Amino acid sequence: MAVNGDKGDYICSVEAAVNEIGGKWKSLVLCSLKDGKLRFGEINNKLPEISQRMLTKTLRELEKDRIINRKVYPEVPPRVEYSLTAKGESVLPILDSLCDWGKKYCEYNEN
Amino acid sequence: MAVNGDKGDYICSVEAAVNEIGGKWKSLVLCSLKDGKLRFGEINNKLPEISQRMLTKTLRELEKDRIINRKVYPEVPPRVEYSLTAKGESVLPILDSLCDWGKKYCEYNEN
DNA sequence: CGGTATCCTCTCGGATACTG
DNA sequence: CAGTATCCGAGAGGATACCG
Repeated sequence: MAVNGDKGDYICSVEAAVNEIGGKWKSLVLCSLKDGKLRFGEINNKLPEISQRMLTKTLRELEKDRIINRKVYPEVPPRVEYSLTAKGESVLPILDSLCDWGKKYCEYNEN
Repeated sequence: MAVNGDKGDYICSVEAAVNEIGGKWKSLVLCSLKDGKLRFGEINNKLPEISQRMLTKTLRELEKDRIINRKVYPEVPPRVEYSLTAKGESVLPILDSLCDWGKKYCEYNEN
């Protein structure tokens, strides 16, 4: 989509990956699910800065791309659990690399 | 910044990394520089879809975070060369992983 | 509890024109 | 050549209220 020619495939694949797991919240939501399934509210607790609206939207997009599973339990009050699919598990090494890189090269302490 | 407690460092580091190399264009610009220094126009040729405005902005941000170097030659017409710093080189393995992941899991061919 | 719906603001990002 | 400047629309994303 972005470019043709010799190095095009490389760039296109990176672009495709960024489309699916890039953006402000997707990687963080995936991080929060790395240790197992979580309920909507539990994800929100791990990511207090995300709004309900954006969390819903992010989860829907990840679900659409089959990176996470959404399981609804027909109970009252309702219970919904999110978990990584195999595809989702496969991004964890990339998130680990990002974490290591961030720790080593970024200053993100209070300014 | 995002969260406190046990897993907070992990998420914060990922967040910091995404802030520096995330977004629509940064990873693609870094990809284009992976084989060595390029001029402004050469990067634009490799990424025909990026506008001059966004390329300039992206390059400035990467420069600010010391991920790329900007070298200006005092010539007419002007010549400016961009290259990866050591920090920038250190993200290439992550981009490789992203590329592999995208190739394996994403469909980005013409829909 | 796990969402929608609505409103609002702000940034992203494209298009175009201009410049040293 | 390598940008700036300006304008504009679309979407990101927050705040709040409401719902089954």
